[in-house]
Amino acid sequence: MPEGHTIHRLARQVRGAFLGQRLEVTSPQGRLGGGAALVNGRVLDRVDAHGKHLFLGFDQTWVHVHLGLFGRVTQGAGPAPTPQGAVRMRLQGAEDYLDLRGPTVCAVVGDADKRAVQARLGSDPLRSDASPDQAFARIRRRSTPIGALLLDQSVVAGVGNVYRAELLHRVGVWPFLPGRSLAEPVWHGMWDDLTTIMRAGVRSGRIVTTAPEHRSGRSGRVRRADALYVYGRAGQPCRRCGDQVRADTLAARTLCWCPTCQPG
DNA sequence: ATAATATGGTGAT
DNA sequence: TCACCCTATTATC
Repeated sequence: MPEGHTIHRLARQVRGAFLGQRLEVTSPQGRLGGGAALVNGRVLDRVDAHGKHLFLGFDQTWVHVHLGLFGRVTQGAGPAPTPQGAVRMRLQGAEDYLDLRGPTVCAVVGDADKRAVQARLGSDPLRSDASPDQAFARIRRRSTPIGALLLDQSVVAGVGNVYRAELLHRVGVWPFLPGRSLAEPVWHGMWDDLTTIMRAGVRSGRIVTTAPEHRSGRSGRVRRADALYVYGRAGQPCRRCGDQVRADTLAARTLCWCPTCQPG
C-alpha cells in the first residue's frame, strides 16, 4: 500500500473526516506513549503530507506518521470499538474514528522537528511546491544509477518500489544509467509522467500504470493482474514487447525491468 | 502450524 | 551488506 500516493490520499481522508475538530487522541498499545497527552483534546488545524510522511497539526504541535512497509489505517463511523490488535494511535472525532497500526514512525514533534524531517526530503511530485529542477540538480551530480536515485527520498520524495519500476518502464529508461548521464529533457519527461501516475494513484487509491491497449481485460475495472507493466512480473513476458521481464537488486530492493523496452 | 514475503527505513558493521 | 523494526497475507509443510 504505502507509497506517496497512499499518504496524500490519507491526508485528504483525514482532512475530510477530522479537520477543524477537537479530537480525542489516544495510544492504546503505546508508540505515541505519553505524547498522546500533548495533543489529546486539541483542535486538528492542519494536515500536511510530504513524500511518505504525514503530519497532523495541532497548533504548532505535530503528530508525525510514517507507515513504513506495514503501516495501515482504518477509519470507521461512530464511536471506536474496543481496539483489535495493536492500535498505535487512535483518533476519535465527532462522527468518525481512525486507527493506526504498524507504523514505522508515530511521534509527537514540534515545528522544528517537522522542518528537519522535510529538509531531508526532496521534491514531492504530489505537492504544489515541487521542483523538478531541484530534483534534477541532485540527480545530475551523482554517478549512482537512476534506478537507485528514484528510491532516494532526498532526491524525489514519495516514490517507492512500484512507481520506480513502472516509471522506468513507461519512459523506456535503462535502470542502471548513471544520474549524471540522464539528459535533462528525458528527466522532465520522467517527472511529468511520474506526476501523472502518482496523481492517478491518489484518485483511485491503487497503482495502475498500464494503458488500456496493454491489458487483457478490455473494459470495466482494471484487474489486479493487468494494472502494472513490470513490477512483480519477473520471468513473465513484457506487456509491450513480449520479451522476458528480468529482476535485479538495485538500492537493496528488487527492480523488475524489460531489457528490450529499457535498453542500455 | 510455520515460513516466506511485501509498495520502507535506520543504524551498526 | 546485514540485522532489525513493524504487520498482514500468502505459500508451503
